[in-house]
Amino acid sequence: MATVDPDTARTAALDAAESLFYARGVQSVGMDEIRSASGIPLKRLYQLFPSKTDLVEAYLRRRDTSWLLSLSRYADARPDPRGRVLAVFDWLEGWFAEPEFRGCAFVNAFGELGASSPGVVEAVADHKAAFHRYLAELARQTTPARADAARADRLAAQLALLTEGAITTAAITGTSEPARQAQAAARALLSMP
Amino acid sequence: MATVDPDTARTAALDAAESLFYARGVQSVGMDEIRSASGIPLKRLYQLFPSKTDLVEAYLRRRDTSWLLSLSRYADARPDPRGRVLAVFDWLEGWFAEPEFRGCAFVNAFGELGASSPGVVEAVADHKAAFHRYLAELARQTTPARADAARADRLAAQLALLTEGAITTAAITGTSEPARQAQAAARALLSMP
DNA sequence: CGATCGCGAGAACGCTCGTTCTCGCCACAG
DNA sequence: CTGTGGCGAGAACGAGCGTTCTCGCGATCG
Repeated sequence: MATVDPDTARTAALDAAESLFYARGVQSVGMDEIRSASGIPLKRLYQLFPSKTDLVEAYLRRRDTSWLLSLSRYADARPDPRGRVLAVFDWLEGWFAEPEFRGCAFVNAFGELGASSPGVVEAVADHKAAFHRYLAELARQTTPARADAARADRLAAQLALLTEGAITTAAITGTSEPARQAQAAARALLSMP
Repeated sequence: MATVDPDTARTAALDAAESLFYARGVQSVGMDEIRSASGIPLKRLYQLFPSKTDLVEAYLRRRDTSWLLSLSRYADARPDPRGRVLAVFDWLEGWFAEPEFRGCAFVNAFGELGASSPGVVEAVADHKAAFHRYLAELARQTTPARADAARADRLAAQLALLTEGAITTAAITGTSEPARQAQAAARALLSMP
């Protein structure tokens, strides 16, 4: 019988992995540091995640769902469809202002590990696809004309580019201004037929 | 007297560093691999660049100027101001289609090395600032109203977000479609007053 | 009550990598 | 012709890291 139950240990390990990997990148954080930050012994870490790669992928998958959940909870609260789209950028602005903000965890992992680890590539692609689906759903509700899936998709793709660009630019410049600039652009795109 | 003159050696080293660092990331490429790819002995590499960090920064700085030069040569050839702005996205589309394309070298380096190396952070910030200045110059020429610097800057910031987002998205999805989507959005933004 | 199993703590192993050192060689100065 | 200084090739060193192994302890089961 373990000192703590497997679920608690798994959560503790992923918590430590998330803050360390996100803050400093994957390659510069050793398993030993995750052990000391989480309090989970190395042996147990390797029982839960057979290799560091598995831990990295689990970190990305968990972050995918929690990130999108946090965003959608915020945006879905707005009553009108247009407001829900614009709320995405309000949410971004708050995220950018957090002191731990360091850009998109998925883009960072992709740039760092690149084509060398297919599991990471897949997790990153899945995250971007899920985000795009969410934006398309929001876009579809804005005007009757965009109930047409293709039209909604076209807008969603443009909104996704603005979001992606805002995240990256905010990370590099260290300001949250890109969220407001992206929102202004989104407003312009929304007003187009 | 050296086997090859310092300039040639420096160029060979930077050529090797550029293709290897860009293709696989900074941390997974060792100095020994740069030696064998460039033919420059390790000792000479360390004379030219006292540490790997120096080589990384020199790689980013050289790529900054050549990237912007290539883009501006392409876009500046267009006769009308609006066409110059839209040409940026044509150029992106060609870049995305190259087999070696792997996203923005600066974003990748930033995500990988993060706050740990101030020189890299500075090089990345300088690159983004230079690109923004170039876009602002293009924007200023589009309409008389945007001769006003603040208005041109506002448009340039939005175009920069679209570009950044397109580069990242193209890298992850492996298609050059984001260039066309970004261009469509840019067209819409240009048509706004 | 004694044997056994699973656990935590951390040492150990094998590998990689940034950086430096050694050594033999060639070109040139005196 | 001989001494010297810089060069290339590559060994060497020291640190870090992913992963596994050892050991001692505490609980569990017959």
